[in-house]
Amino acid sequence: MAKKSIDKYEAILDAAAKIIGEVGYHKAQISKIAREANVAEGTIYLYFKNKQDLLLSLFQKRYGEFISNLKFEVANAKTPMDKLKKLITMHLENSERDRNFAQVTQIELRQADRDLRQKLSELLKDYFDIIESIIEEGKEQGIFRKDISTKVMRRMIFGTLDETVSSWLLSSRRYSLSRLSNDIFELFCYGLVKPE
Amino acid sequence: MAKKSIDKYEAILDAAAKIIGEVGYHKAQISKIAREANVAEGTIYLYFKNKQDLLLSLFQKRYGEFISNLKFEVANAKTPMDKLKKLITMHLENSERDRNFAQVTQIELRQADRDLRQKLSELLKDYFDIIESIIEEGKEQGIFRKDISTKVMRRMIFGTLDETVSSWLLSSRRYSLSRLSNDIFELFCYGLVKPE
Amino acid sequence: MAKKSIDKYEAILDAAAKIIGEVGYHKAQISKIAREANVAEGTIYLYFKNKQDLLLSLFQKRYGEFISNLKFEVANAKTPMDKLKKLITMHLENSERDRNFAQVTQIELRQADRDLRQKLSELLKDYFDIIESIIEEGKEQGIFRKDISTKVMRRMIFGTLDETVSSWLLSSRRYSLSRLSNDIFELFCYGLVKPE
Amino acid sequence: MAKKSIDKYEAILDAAAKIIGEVGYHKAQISKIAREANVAEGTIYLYFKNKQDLLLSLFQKRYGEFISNLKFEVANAKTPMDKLKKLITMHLENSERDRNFAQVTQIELRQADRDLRQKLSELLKDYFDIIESIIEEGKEQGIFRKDISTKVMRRMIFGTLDETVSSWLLSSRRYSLSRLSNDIFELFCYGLVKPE
DNA sequence: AATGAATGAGATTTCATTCAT
DNA sequence: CATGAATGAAATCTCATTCAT
Repeated sequence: MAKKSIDKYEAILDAAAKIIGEVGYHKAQISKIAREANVAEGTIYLYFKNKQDLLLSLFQKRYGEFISNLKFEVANAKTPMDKLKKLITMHLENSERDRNFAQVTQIELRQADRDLRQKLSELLKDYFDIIESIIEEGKEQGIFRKDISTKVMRRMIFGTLDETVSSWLLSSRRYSLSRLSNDIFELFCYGLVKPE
Repeated sequence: MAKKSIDKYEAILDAAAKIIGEVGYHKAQISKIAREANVAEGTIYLYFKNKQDLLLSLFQKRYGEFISNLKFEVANAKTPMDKLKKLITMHLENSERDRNFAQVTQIELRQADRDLRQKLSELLKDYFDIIESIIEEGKEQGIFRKDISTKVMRRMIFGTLDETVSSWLLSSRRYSLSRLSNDIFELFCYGLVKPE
Repeated sequence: MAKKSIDKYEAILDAAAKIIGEVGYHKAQISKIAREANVAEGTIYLYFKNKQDLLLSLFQKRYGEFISNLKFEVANAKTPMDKLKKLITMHLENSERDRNFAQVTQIELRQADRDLRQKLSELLKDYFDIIESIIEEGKEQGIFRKDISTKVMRRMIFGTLDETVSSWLLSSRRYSLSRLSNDIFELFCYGLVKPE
Repeated sequence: MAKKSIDKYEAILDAAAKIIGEVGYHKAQISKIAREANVAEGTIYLYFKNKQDLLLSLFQKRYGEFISNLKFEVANAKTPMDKLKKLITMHLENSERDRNFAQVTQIELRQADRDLRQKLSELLKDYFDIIESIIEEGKEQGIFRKDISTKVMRRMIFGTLDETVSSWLLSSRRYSLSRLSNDIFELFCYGLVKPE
């Protein structure tokens, strides 16, 4: 086999997600990741520049896939309301399906050093863009209120989803995450106050 | 804590908040905190069991003060709406006033190891209780909708505030945080959808 | 003891000289030097910035002492011929007395990376200056020939002494080094050719 | 060596000389040498036992050629003085012509481990023999003085040439090396002292 | 013969924590 | 109570060498 095996690349990424999910980024030793991936330590450095690059690649790949699925589904939804609904559902379902991904995304990413966090937040920007474009579309169509800035709204949406997933992770996932979609959607659209 | 110089205890906590706020928990060396506090490294271990205990104490103290202020103000507010408004304002104002506090609370806490994070989330529980009791009161008084669980609502409120402060910190605090209170309050109460 | 012990500093330097003398710079592990000095590995980093700094300090100290002795003795010698004689003698005697020093100076220093070697050759410059000033003085007094450049002469003197010590070290020091002073002096002064 | 492609063998040696000349023995990675030689890393181990063997072979080949040329020229020169002159000239000219050779010979060889250096100095022995036989011949013919041992004389000759080349290399070769031959010859024959 | 992906021992350096003074 | 020098475990990354293809 002349080319570096794509299997090994995947194996290392999977192993990293697992170990980081279990013990956190800082405690995730390269040696453990290597063992988990059935690979020698040095091999990891054939595929990734260093530990940080491994984390970055992990996030990039997993988040990248999610974002592109999300884009597709959102584009296919008709109304801004449908799009928002879809986004909430996908965020929660994806987190529920891949626990390691959620763990890394929600919690461990924040362990990174200042500069890594900077790079990571650039990746998040794609997600933010999708959320904001839904909001803008809603505003244009006269469905969403225009008196509140799009950024504030986006932070509510992302912050709520993020916190919801974090809680679920810390609770050891004793309840169904995706079943919350409807309520959260309702809350986003109409707020806490009971309509008369 | 009762014996020993209370000044030193305070000095160390202040130094820790400063250093951690600057470089993050993992990069905050005990030696730097000691130098900042004008204390020998060993002295820190007379007041705190270890580095983790120092962070925990820091959080406990700062968050404790905040929580007790919050309780007081919330108790004094008349309606659930007023209480919610007060909570939002205080959360944002407090974060804006004490940058180190916000930094530690929002971002650095997540760097902690699994068990530390567990302990910290227990401290957060007090905050959650306040939020939830406001919601319950609102529900009882027929102001807030009852068809959505209190926990889901609480996660929206906390998650949104958390994300809002995080964004502000990462943006290098180039805008006024507390000025967002009204919009966030509006959003919480009435949601995204434009009333006709 | 409040101040870092000067004893430890010395002990580490001695240990480094010994270990480097035995196995060479690259194979001289910090851990071995630490064991030899009866010190923990970390302690070495309290006294020296890194391994390279340790070597540099070692050379600086030992060579510095030698140079200052040499300067003193050379200043006290009357004629350029006496000065040259003294220099030869001291070079050989010093190497003979402190085998580790010689080993490090003659052989191991050259192992250094490009930049370290640069720094080291700056230190050697002091030695070169002494040699060249003796030559210049001899030329001025009409004792040494003026038709050959001082640098060429200096290189002969240093190169010969250096090679002589290197040979002696590689021969496992089976003969007396300092006893060669006279012959070398003769050779420097009058050359290979038999006077008629 | 007889079998296998002699081209590859040469290519590897050339590449090794180039890389070692550039970055030194310790920093010369096998992977870089392989790339420079347009060969796979593993291939190097078909031709050489290990890295050390590669260096040894390199030296052997280059020095061997030089030595055999030297022998030829020295045999053709008439007097011991002519022979000495020739040797000086060839040493300097060869170093000047092949910078990599000089670099490896003068400086990088010293980076080798103890046992490698031992082997290398055995190779040098051939060179030493030539020098010493010139000296002996001179002594027999009554041209060179007999009161100084041949070894001491040889060390002066080799040491001076060695140091001269080293200086030139470290000076980034800003002057002509071979033009120094005459002065050095003069110095060897008649010494520093001005004849009256 | 040739390849180059894979290996894994090994070395430096950091830093929370201890303990003799 | 206070100090800060000393400790040493731990973790990343490198690179000569091997070996399956």
